[in-house]
Amino acid sequence: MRVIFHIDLNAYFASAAVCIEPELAGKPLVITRDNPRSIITTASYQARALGIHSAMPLFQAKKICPDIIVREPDFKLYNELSNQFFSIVASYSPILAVGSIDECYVDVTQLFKDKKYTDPYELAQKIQQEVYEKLHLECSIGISHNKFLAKMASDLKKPMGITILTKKNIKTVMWPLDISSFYGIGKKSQEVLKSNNINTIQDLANYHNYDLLTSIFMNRAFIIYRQANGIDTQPVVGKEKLRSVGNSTTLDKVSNDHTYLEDTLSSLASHVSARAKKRELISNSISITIKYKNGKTITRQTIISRFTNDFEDIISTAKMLFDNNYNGMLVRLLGVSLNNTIEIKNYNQQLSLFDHSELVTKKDDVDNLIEILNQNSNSVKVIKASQLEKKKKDFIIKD
DNA sequence: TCTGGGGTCCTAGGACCC
DNA sequence: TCTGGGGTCCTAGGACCC
Repeated sequence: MRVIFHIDLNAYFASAAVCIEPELAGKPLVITRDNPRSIITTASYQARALGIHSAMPLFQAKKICPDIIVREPDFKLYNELSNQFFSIVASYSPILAVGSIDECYVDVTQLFKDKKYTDPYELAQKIQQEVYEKLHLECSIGISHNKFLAKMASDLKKPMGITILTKKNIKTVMWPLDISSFYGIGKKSQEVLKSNNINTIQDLANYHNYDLLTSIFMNRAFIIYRQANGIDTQPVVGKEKLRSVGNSTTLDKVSNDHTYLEDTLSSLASHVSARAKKRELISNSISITIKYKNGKTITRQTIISRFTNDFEDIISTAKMLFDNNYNGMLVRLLGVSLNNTIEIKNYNQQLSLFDHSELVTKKDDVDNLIEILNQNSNSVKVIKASQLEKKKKDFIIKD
């Protein structure tokens, strides 16, 4: 049997703010941009005690607590701290999967096989203490024999909780929970489940109408049914690199002013370009999002002829998409995104599949690299030898 | 004051190829 | 006259999570 921990940093953004401003400790604090339409990203536990929670509009929180402290998000800090957090956890076991910026799974089975530890609870306490001492961050740990139960467990006791879910205790600990606390079941699915009298996880676990579950969850129906019964075989594996890099913004004021909207697109494109460059990601798929005043949202995507993270490429494509699709109505939000991104260094690996030395001539390497790979827009695939010859030829003729 | 901004994954349907 | 069936790629939209 495996031993898997799910570790979750508590009120992470708020706690990180306290790390750099210790005088905020113990005070009601929320993280968000301080403007009228903001909604709260994270609330400190003192703020939560007043009834303030994430996703609550800031103005409501200010109604409850007029002198609530507001700090803007600082993703540079969050990334630094969370990398340190992951390093600490990984020093116990390398089988670690990052779940998001503030949570990870770690498979610690081997530590018990090797008799380095005998009690999972003690190990969890040790990790918790180390994270707290080194980073001044509190975390909750869920312990179980699979990822799903570990994740459900870490949610049960916060902050600084440790919760064990076993085959035996899920019936008394997890099954009574409302279906809304089931990881992976959101608002829409809940509505349908509840209208069919499935209100708790137990109801779901004991439900036998597979047709209904399939109509709600489609492919996931069997997985979710098994998870409700405590069964989950997913291995703890690291995630691939980022698949998309995007930025969006809610406009200060709804607008249909073409110049203003295009300026906003420019600023978004420049952010996206900078972030993609920093992470050394490129893509040939670019999309825009337009959310109109009436709430209607459209996304429009296109594939361009070169892999890029260059500002000019992104903005010209975004503007083209915008011009071709904008209906002239008032706009609330705009977004620009690079999709299906790949790492530049993987492009290099791809290149090594064939000898490209003859192709790299005058232009600098990166340009050539990108140019050559553009001949094969789906870089993940292994190119067949015959196609390769053809692509090579195409390129040489072009050059 | 009246719901942000970063993502992932999945599905349906159309175009296209052989 | 009439139009299979398998497969891939692409787009748009939506559910969900933090």
